[in-house]
Amino acid sequence: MGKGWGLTLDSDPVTSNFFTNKSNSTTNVAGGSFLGLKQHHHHRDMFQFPVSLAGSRDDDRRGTSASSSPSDDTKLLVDEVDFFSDKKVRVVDDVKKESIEAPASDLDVNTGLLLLTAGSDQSTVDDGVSSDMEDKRAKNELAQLQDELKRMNAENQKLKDMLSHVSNNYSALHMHLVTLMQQQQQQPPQRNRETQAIQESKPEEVTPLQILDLRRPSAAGAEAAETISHSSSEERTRSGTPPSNVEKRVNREESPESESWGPNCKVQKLNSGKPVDQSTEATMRKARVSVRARSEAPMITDGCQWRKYGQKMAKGNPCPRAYYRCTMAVGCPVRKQVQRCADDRTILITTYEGNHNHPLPPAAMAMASTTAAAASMLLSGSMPSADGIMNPNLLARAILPCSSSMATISASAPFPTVTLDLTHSPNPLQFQRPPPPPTQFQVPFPGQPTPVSAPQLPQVFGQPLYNNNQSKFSGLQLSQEMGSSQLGHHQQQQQHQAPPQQPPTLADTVSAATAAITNDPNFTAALAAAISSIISGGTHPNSSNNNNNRQ
DNA sequence: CGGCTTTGACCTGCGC
DNA sequence: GCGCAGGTCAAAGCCG
Repeated sequence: MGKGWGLTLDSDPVTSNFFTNKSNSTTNVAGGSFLGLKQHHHHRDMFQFPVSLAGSRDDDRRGTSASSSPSDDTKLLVDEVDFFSDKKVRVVDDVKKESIEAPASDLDVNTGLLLLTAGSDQSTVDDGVSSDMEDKRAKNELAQLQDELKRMNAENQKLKDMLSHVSNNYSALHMHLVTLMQQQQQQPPQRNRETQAIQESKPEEVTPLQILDLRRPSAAGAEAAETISHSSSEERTRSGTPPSNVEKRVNREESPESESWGPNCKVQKLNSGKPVDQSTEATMRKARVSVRARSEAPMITDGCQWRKYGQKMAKGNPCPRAYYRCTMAVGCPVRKQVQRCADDRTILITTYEGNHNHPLPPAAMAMASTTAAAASMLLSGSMPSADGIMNPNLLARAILPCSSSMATISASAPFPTVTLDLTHSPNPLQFQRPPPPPTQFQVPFPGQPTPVSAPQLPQVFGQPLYNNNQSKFSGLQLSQEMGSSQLGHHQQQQQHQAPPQQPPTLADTVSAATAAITNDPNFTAALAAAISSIISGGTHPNSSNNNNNRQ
C-alpha cells in the first residue's frame, strides 16, 4: 500500500473493517483520481469492486455520469464518491489523509500520486498534458472531496450519536428493569392487582419479576415437570404453605448474597413465622424455565457465567444432570440444571431457576428475558380469569413481541415449570394443525386443571405482527430445528414420540442472538449485527456454544 | 495460585 | 422407619 493511502479510521468500527479489506483498492482509486483521462478509466475500473459491494444503485447512476471528457472526469470521480455511499467515507478520508500528509502543493501531490501508481503504465500517459490543467482539476477535486469529507464526518457523527442514543436507551431500559424487579420484590403479594396490571401493561412492562413472582399456590395440573420434575403431592402445592423442605433450603441458602437479592429474603429471615413470605421466596426461587435445544455442546451459551457445583445421575436418564450456579455476581441465586434428553441425546435440556440479582450483559439479558417471558406465561396462566383460559394477548406479550413461540407449562408442584422446546422445525402452516394430545397448555389452577385449547396460542403467535418479528431473528436460530413445545416433560415425550411441530420459540431466537452477541467481544459491533439481523432478517453464523465445560 | 470441576457424602422430602 | 430420589456441599484434583 502506498504511504499515506488507505489509512483507516480506527476509531470507527464501521469503517475500519472496510479499510482493512479494501485498502489496495483505495490506493489505486485515489491515485488515479489525479491523473488524466485514461487514468480515470483505470480508476473507474477500480471502482468496480466497490460497486459489486455497494449494490445496483451505483450502477444506474454511474451509467449517467460516465464520460470520456476530461472535464467530466472530475465530475465522475465526485459522482462515484457519492454513489458508493457505503464506501465514500473511505474515499474521502483517503483524500483527507493525502491533504494532510502532502499539503505542500498540488503539484507535489500529483507527483506523489504518480509515484504511487508507478506500477501502472497509465501513469506516464499524461506526461504531456498541461500541469496547470491538472492542478486546477486536482484542486477542484480536492475541494469537492473535502466538502464531501465534511459531510461524511457529519454523517458519521450523526450515526455515532444514534448508536450512542441506542446504547443509552438500552442502559436506561435495563436499569428500569432492574428497578422494577427490585420494587416488585418489595411489594407484598397482591394477586389481583398483579393480574390486572399485567393484563393492562404493555409488553415491555412485563417484567421478569412479574413473571417469576409465582406466589400463588400452583398447580393442580398434574403434569410432571420436564425431566427435572419433582414427585410431589398436589395437596402440598394447593395448600399454599411452603414445603418444609423448601423452607429449610431457603434458610440454608440465606447467605449474605441471598439477602442482597431482595428485601424479601431479609424479611423472611426476620419473620420466619410468616409462611406467606417463605412461600413467596421459595416459590419464586423454584419457578423454573426449561429450555430444550439441540446442541452438541455440553451447555448452551446464555451470556451468563456459571459454575458447576454438582452432578447427579437422575432416575430414568442415563445422562447425568449437572447443576450450575450463576457466578456473575456474588450471591446470585440463579441456578440451572443441564441434562441431555434420554430419548434424544442431541437435545440439551437446560432448566433455569431464580432471578438474577445483578445487572446482566446484553447477551444474558436476552436469555434472561426469554426465560422470564416464558415464566410469565406460567404466571399469567395461573391467574384467574373469567373463562379460565389464559389471555392470549397477554401470553403473546409475555413471551416477548418477537416471539412466536409456544411454551410448555408444567404446573408440577412445588414449582411450576415452563418449557421452551427448540427442537422442532418451524412451519407456520402447522399453526393450523390441531394439537395432538396431550393438551398443549394447561393452566395450573389449584385443584382445577384447566386445559387451554391449544390452537389459541398458535393463532396468537401466528399473528402477522409476531410473524414479522419472528423473522427478525430468523437468521439467528440456534438449533437446526426449533419451535414447538408440548406440555412437556420427559415422561410425556417418552409416551409421545412424535411431538407436535410448532413455530420457533423466542428462546431459540434469543438464545441464538445471545450467542451471537456473546461470541463478539465488541458489544457495539455485536449490537449492530443484531440490529442488522433484525432489520434484514439475514442469517447469522451459528454460535451455539463457547463454554468449555467439561462433562 | 486461584478458579473451576469432579465426585462422594450428606441433607431433605416423599412414598411405601 | 426405611429406601429412594433430588439437591447441595465440600474436599480433592485439575488447569491455565
